[in-house]
Amino acid sequence: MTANDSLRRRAPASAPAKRRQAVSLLKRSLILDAARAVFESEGLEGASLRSIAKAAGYTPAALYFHFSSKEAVYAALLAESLDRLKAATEAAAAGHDDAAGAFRAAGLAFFTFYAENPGDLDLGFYLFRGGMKPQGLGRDFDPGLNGALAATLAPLGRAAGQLGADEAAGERLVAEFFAYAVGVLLLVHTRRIRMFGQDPRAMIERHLDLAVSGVRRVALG
Amino acid sequence: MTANDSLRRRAPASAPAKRRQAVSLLKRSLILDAARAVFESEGLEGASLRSIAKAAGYTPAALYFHFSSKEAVYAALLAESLDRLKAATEAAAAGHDDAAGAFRAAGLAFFTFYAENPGDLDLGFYLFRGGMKPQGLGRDFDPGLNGALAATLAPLGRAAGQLGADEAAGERLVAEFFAYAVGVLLLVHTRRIRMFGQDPRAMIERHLDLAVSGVRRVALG
Amino acid sequence: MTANDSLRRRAPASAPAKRRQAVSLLKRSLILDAARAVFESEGLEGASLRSIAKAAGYTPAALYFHFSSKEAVYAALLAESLDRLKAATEAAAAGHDDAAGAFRAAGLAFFTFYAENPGDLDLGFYLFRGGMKPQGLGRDFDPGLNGALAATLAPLGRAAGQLGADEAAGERLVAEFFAYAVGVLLLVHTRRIRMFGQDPRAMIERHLDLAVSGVRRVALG
Amino acid sequence: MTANDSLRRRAPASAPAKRRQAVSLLKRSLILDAARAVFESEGLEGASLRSIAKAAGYTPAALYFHFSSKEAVYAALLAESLDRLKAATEAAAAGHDDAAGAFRAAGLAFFTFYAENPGDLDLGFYLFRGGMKPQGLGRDFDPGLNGALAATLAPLGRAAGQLGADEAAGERLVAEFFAYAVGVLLLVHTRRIRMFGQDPRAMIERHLDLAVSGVRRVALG
DNA sequence: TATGAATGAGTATTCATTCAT
DNA sequence: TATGAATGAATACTCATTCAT
Repeated sequence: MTANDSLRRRAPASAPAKRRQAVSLLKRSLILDAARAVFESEGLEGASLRSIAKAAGYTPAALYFHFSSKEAVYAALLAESLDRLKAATEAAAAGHDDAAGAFRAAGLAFFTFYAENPGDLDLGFYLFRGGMKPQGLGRDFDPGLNGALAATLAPLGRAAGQLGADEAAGERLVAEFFAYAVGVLLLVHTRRIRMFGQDPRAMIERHLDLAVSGVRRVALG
Repeated sequence: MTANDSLRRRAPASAPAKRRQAVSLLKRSLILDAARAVFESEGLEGASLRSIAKAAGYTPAALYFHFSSKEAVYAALLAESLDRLKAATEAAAAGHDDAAGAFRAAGLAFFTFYAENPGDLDLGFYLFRGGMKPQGLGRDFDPGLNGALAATLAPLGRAAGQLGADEAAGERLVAEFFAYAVGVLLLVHTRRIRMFGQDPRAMIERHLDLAVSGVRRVALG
Repeated sequence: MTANDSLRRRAPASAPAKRRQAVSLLKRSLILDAARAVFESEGLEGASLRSIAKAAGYTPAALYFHFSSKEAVYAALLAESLDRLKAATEAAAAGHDDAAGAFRAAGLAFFTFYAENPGDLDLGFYLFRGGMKPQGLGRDFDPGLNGALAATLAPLGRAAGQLGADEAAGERLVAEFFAYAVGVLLLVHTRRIRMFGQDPRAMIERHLDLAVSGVRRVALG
Repeated sequence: MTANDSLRRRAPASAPAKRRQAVSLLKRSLILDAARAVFESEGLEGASLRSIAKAAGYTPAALYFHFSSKEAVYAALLAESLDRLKAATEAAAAGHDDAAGAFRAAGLAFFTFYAENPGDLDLGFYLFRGGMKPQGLGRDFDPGLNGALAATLAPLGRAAGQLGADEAAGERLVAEFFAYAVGVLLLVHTRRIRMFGQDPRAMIERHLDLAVSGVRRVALG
């Protein structure tokens, strides 16, 4: 495990060491960019280590200096994707004073992120299922990914609380939204949405509205 | 393309021809049985043509007399899976006089079918996305599969109509249920449901109840 | 395990089936010839599946129809080598009426076989040690190989018996000869024999003479 | 070739140069210690440059400052192993006043050394055959290793002389012992000794006894 | 002296598919 | 209808070695 799989904070580093680390980090992220591109264009199956390496201008072997395995590349990709998603939902929620607005904005941001970045959706599906077998990367990355996913939805949970939902109700609301959003995104992604003649964004908005008014009804008694 | 991919109706056949066709059909279905077993036990990744062939007691090459490709086997499997699912939702709906009961029962049957047969879920996800790239088998099988999927949900649509929903509202209700059910099933299948501490069946039932009462509220004005 | 790893005797075969089996056997042996050639010229390390396949005029994948793994090729090679060796020692012993002559002739034949076929020696060393770690092929082939090796030395044991050695003494004599012969062959093979300025064949003959006279002394009391 | 493959004696060195050389020597020996450990625990196959480097707390690249190649590491290891072996046989012989005792003790020490340090045996086999192809490291290391090996057996030769053997007989005795010991060790190492139901140490002792009494018989006329 | 990054060649094995028989 | 043999492309990963820094 000589690869940079996790970004290590070490003792205070000398200047050239710092520079080297910065370069290393940059290369890592260039590789991840290439991987994302391959993922987007070739899909899951085509995203082999070889093709990622080639896209990044590397020999396959060279990737192993930056990531300890193919799965590690995927995991890093997903982690970074979830970071961006979290930033998106947080930013959306932060733009609203009222809890209802924040809830709706965060939910919509979640949906929009994946609707506009289908590669990230693919990636998430892949890693969160591990080839559809219920495992997800052999438990090493799993807890971290779960946490990152949860962080992504945190703004929704907070807004639910501000709307008056208790802990349990808040969790349920978030779970409901997540399941629904995932389902709609799947429909969009596979173009099955056509079968039903629905506008996915409207579906999501409607769900969010109902959720907000549901909470209010309960909260007001 | 000598394979029986679709069951061709030809001009009136002689008796021995009929017998031969019947035998052929039987073999096809035996292969599909084997494939289903492999799918259930090995998952998507393990379900190679080789392993299906072995499970069916055939050489890989032999399968090409019955199906034109590996994907064709999958497609046949999915078609048959959707048939069983349709039977399940229809039967569930048929057990209820009232539209609300029928709606709920059909929805629950849909969910239960996939919850209890994760192999079928895998298969559906795989084929309805074609490796997550939006194609689904190169358009050959697609329309048929779409139709079969729709048939699966038809009882829900009919019940919605009986509940007073107009055509558009009915379609929307079905789409909403489908998206939600798919999302919940994905959560269950990937064990992410744990993250949220929810009972998936309760989630589905709650959704169905809300849908029914929503329609009623609108229908009653 | 669809490969012909062991030569199966089945129910009486039809004529074309027989022909096919014969062809298959021939191809197997051609592959083994190629493997032996590679072994001889490239040594242990160079005898990869790829190079064997290339030498045999095959794709690597094609070999898997004839042998289930690289190790299986090696094992077949060794088995066949031991067969030839056994034939050699048996023939040598059969050429002598007297037990002493048979003992010496069989021992010398053993030595000569390996002295003249260093590739077989390599192979034996490789497989009987499994990369020098004490295993030898994961126990699957091991018992069979042990038996084949023992068969190779059987003429020596029989002759020892005729010379008057009891069971235990006979076994010891065979073990001593085998160890010594292996040691001398190793010296020859690695050219270390030069260090000692000895003629290997004379070393072996001397050992055999001493063994015979030793048995006699004991037997005569 | 900047590496310290052989310990070069140069023109009289300055004090700091001496210090540097001492440090270098120490590092070399630390690396060899690590290599020996890897060899013992992982065997030949596992003893890659990478794993040796890791065990020594170095990058693979760093080893090239101390050794010019992987084979050079092996060679150094073997040289040092032979030194230890020589010390063992010399010490054993030194413990006996009588030639017969010295001969037996040295021989037994030789056997015991390898029986108890299978890693050293592995190494010896590997380097003395160069992948079983008759070369042994491309002649660079060879003469030195031959000498070191001979030194290892020198106590036996001296004792043979004291027993009355002439030069030629002494050499023959040593060669015979060496071959036999190597053979027995190979049997032990590969666990083939089981096939013959013999105790290896007893085999060696018997051989030594016979050798001693053989010399005496001849010497006494 | 040491590192991190990189290479190029190599490993055994699997895959869906084709084709002569 | 079925087989056995074959292909060519692919898979992730390891190796000893080199080189700029």
